Amino acid sequence: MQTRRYHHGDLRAALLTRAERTLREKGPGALSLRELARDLGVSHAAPSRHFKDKQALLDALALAGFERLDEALAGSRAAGETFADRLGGLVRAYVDFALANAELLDLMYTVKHDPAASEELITAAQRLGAMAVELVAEGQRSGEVREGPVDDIGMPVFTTLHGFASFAVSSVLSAEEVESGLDAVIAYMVRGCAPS
Amino acid sequence: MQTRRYHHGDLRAALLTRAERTLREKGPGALSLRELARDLGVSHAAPSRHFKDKQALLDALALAGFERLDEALAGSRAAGETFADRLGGLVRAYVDFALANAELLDLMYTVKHDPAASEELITAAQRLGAMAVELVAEGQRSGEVREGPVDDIGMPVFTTLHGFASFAVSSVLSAEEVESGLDAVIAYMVRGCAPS
DNA sequence: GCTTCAATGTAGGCAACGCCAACAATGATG
DNA sequence: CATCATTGTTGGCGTTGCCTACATTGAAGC
Repeated sequence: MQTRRYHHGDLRAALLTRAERTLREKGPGALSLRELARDLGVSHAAPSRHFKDKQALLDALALAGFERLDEALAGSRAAGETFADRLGGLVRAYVDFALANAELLDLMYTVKHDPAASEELITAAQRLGAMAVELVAEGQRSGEVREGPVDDIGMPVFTTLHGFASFAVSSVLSAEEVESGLDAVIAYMVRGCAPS
Repeated sequence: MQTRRYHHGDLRAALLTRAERTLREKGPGALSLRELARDLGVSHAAPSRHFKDKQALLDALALAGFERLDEALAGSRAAGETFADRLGGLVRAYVDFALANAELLDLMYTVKHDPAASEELITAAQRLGAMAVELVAEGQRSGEVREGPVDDIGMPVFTTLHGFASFAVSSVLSAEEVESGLDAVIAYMVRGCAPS
């Protein structure tokens, strides 16, 4: 039985996967590089070969979160006929991701990242914002959204989207309030976009 | 010279003050109970008389943050003639607080609080939300805001408010984008509230 | 096929931390 | 003035993040 090779194979990916699981199950405070190493059956210093820092691992985790969220939102965007439907789909996808990955979303938007990694993370977040902006631009072309600088509408829309998800994650809104408030938020967003 | 008494006087408050300063200056990761104690010239176990946990101190810090934000928002609410003006004032006050207390705001809405303290914190956050709702209710009475369940309008408004501040804090929006985007966000919020 | 060498994992150690238990000083209450 | 809960101190334990020195591996060049 070859239970353990000297080289793990893909320790970096294994660390990220396991870290996300620990994050989800035991919270961000319980994340320890040494415990991660123990769980994966490697020595306590092995993780340092792949992440120079604990913070570097957190940054990588956050970045992976943005990529997953990006996919989830891109997938949702195709569906829907009207602008309102498509916007609704976007909101639901974002909120679903938030509820399913609360601690991760918290990590993604947290303030304490390395300045170096921060740049990447900010870019990733802005890519999300760009999706909202593009949706708004489509709406403008089809006449369902008022004229004007697209950022002046897209940015507030993205802002509302994120704020709602953030409240859902931090329990400011209960699960029922999230469910029942979704339609109100979407309606409000549509009004904020509508032509006068 | 009576440089040091055995009893500090108000160690609890001193810990909170100093902790907030450290949070602001060196980030949340640098917050250590032992260092706090050293800074205040007190033994490393003294803080435990006032906060059973490191988390308990963080919770208290967050709660104090909500109280300060509450005051700031309440103070801003008087000013302004029209609904749009008053809403604008609220948004600016929230954003100003966010920019001046980025790490603290992050802490306030973070997910990892004690369930016990969480309840208090959630209540505090909802008190903020109630202010937005009340503003909307006033707007309804004066006819500047559309009819309908006040929560269906107030909650989205508060959501946008928080989302914008959150983006400002996490650098998704640069300082310039925040400044230049403020008016667009306010205009969008007003449209979302306006009667049809 | 051997050597070389960068990549990857290991072993040990250090200082700092959070937390705990046992003890000491203080000041309010009787 | 005695009592005693409150508040602070001392010392210690286990864990952590990080560092340095060393070991194993697999791939590249001869």
